[in-house]
Amino acid sequence: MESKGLRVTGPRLAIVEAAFNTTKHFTAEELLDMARVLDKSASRATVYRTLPILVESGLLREMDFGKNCKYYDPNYAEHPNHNHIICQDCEKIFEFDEDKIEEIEEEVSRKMGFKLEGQNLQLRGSCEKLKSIGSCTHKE
Amino acid sequence: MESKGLRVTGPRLAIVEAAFNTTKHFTAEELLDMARVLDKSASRATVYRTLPILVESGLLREMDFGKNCKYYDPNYAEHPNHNHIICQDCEKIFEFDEDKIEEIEEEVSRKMGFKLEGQNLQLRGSCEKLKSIGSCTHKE
DNA sequence: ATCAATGCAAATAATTTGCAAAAAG
DNA sequence: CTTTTTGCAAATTATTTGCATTGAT
Repeated sequence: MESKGLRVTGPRLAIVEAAFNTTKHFTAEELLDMARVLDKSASRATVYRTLPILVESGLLREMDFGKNCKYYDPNYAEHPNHNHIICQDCEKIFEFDEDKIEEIEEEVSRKMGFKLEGQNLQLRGSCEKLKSIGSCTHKE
Repeated sequence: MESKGLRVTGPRLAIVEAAFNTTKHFTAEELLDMARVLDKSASRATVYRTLPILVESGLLREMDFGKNCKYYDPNYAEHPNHNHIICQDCEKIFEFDEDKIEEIEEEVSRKMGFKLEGQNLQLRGSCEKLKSIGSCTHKE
């Protein structure tokens, strides 16, 4: 995996393992904390230097949720076309797959003279349960 | 429009007019330059203070295109549900409307216990013309 | 031994904020 | 006149980078 001319080092291993020990989205800072549990010496700089490697190799997806920092999604390799819906009541983010959307995306792209290479769909919703029973059951 | 307790000032007028003189997406810095054509005295701080007002009133949409700074889309009021496709060859961004996608989004949201409040779809495509005739006709 | 990878701290870039001065109502 | 808004410059936040040192091969 790292055998593309890249050396296997302690900090790198810790960062990669930390990234895939979770199924949740995380920030660079959160990844640093998780990696440091595995290797005390891992530094912020190495996290920031390792993240683009994982993104470019398709193992991690860089996500923008309108916050001031970037998030990383480790579920991309297993579900390459999953999308996100964000609860505007509890801020929790859920993933879903929907083939019909992809078909339409393909069709639209073709009509506009493109071959579809990637997609990113984010929905924002208000919680129906919050409205009916007074509490957002999505909230953990 | 600004009559929600907000004072109509020279810099504000310049910034708002600059924002809607264009149909292109722009950054805060670009808006500053455009606004300064109309009012020399407009400052960066006022641009950054005015942008959230326009976003919250639904006149402008804040967009993330994976760059380090935010972009603003002035076409949102006319086409509230438009989506974007980005040419990965020339980086140009195109807008499109597609009702079928919205229907599916509504359906997915409902199934997951949400009322759809907003959506953001970005496609990335490679240019077919570039492949067939050797130049990307999308490029201006 | 060699050269890539590291940690640190300083640099950068976008955005935000404190504050005294200016302008709107 | 009172209160909001302003421009400026300093502060903040996430991220990147230079460099001497460490560690993998």
